[in-house]
Amino acid sequence: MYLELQKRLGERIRSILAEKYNLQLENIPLEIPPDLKFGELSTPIAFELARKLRKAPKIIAQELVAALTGPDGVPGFAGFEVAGAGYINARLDRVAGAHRTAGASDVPPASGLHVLVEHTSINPNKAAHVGHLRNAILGDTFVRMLRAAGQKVDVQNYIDNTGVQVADVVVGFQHLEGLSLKDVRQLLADLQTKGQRIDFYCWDLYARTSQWYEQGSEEENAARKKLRYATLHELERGGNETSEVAELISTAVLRRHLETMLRLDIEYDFLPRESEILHLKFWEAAFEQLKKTGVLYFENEGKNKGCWVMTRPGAEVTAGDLDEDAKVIVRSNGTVTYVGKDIAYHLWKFGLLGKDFGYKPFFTYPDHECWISTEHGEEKHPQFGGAQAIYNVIDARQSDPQANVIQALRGMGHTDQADRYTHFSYEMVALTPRCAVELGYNVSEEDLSRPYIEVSGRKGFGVKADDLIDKLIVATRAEVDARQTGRDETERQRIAEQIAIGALRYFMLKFTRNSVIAFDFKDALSFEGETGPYIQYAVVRARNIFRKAGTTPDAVLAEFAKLEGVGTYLEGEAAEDIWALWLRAARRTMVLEQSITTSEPAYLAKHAFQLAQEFNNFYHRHHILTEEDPAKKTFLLATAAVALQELVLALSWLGIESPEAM
RNA sequence: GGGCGAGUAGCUCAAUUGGAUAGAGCACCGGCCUUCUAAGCCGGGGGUUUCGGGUUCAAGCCCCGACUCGCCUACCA
Repeated sequence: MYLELQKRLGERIRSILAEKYNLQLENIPLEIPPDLKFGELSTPIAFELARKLRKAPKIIAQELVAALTGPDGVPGFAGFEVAGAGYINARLDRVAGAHRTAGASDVPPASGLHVLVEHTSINPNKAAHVGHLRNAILGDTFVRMLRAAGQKVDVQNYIDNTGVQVADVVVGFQHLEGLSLKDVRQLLADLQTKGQRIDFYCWDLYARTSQWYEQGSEEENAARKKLRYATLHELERGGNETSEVAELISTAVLRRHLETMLRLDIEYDFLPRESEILHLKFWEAAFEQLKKTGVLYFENEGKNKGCWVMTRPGAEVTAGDLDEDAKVIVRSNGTVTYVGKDIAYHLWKFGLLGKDFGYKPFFTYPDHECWISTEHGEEKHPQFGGAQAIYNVIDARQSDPQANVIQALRGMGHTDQADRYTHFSYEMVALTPRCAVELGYNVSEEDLSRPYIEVSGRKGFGVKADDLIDKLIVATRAEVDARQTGRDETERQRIAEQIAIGALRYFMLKFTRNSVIAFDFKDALSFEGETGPYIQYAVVRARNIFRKAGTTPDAVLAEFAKLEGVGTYLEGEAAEDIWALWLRAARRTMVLEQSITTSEPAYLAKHAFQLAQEFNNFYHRHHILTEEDPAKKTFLLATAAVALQELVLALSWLGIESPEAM
């Protein structure tokens, strides 16, 4: 409702400005005033025009208000006034607004583009940790938001199965543990029967291997490093025992990652793997294009002599001068860097490479299949790639390489694609020193004085995702057991899981993207105040009202549509808090649009929380079931119905379920 | 050295991207369960938005300078 009225008012002011002052303005700033006493929408446009029109803001505002209040006014608005030194405040027709909010919803703002979102992308050599959770939850929430806005979205999870990280655990299996391919296969089967997690196993082995590289004498360490790179090259080449071990391990760990994410209701459509990017020669195709377009050039001198390099974004280089700072894409030994492979992959994403993956089914969800890349795939498969817009959910530390890929696309003349390439960047999740100590890690004196400590998979330092989820469920289960004595075991467990996931997802979403999360169990395990459970609790309370009243939100809203004299409940001093709740609910599409254009799910999370807050306030102030005036009771029920609807919807966009009870 | 981000209440974070009286949660103090569930509600204290200049009708936000912190910046991947 709000968004529609905002657009309508903007249009109207624009046309008045064109007519009256012959001014063409792109955007009319319209905002929601800090207090309802200033109306429901306002604009400071008069201040902006004061200089241009050489008139006092107040005069301009008065003229605009006169034009707006004209013979027919503006549909949906009750009036306009000048306030302060020149604000124009608009007041809504509350009755019409309420009916609009209770009835049909706004048309979501879809761009109609085919969008590809990539998130999670955990190296398949260890368990997922809290940092990966932030990535996946941000990405999944953004996908839900895009889909809610009517967008067609493919979800990808990129798997670097031939990188040095996987090589390191393979070194661990083969050389630290002395396991053969057969042994590894047996180990996987044993873990399976014992119900143990292979990703947890690898977590420790990876940390041990990383240490091992530095533990020996100088000669030993050199030999170990050599072993590391020999292993890496075997992986890249493929078709040998070492690469088979890697394939086994990385696939098993990947499955575990998908299972972990499924606990949070996070699903994927396609898993492109680096092994196919290598074996299907994506890079070779990209290399030709990069040379042809002059994005890459061969360096004949300086420290990068013998390499194919690329000018960095924003670098000012005069032609012919030596650019020592250039980014190396192909090393002097002929091997390609990670950025090079990434450029090839992104050309594929936009359908510009002229090559495609093979596809085979990999993981089955209740309502769809997740596919994985392979060299020779199935004949019949869905289409991936060839997107018009992409979002890469990758932490802020990778903004440099991401900028390089965009720069390459731009340099190749794919400017539209470069413009629709969004690095959905976010800050890392770190641990508070207290949390690190709590987990039993050795924390240096220096680290103890810092506000947070970066997690490190290499050191095995961090909080594993499954451990955190387990811990959350234990905590919520204790609460549910105490409160829901009448419910059976399975039901209580189900509710506990819903609340635990709600707490976790909200926790990861309530921070804006560029704030570092200093993780602490105390905060993450909190279910009070600004948390997911707080919002879920508001939903449960609203549902209880309808259950006890023996009616449904839909029935109430149908009755409300016919109700006369709604104005008496919406106008006046006493009605302000109720009207504020209706207005908050009416902001849904506005918030969705804002969250999408800014790539900031935190806005939506905040919105859901504020809505819950206002509902709780309303809940305490107005006792519905004991209301004696039937018309007022219908109105109050309708208020609860609207709040309930909006809360459930907003939560679903955040990937948070609304429990039946808690 | 260069690039990016950050510095706001005791703590953790917001602030509709330049708008009206800088807001939430936690913590602390005080009230409210015979009511539609207290995972809740109400009230209270707590701020020179790191510092110094500038731009303008208007600055937490933009510009300049200083200070502090984090990340990135290899022919490793």
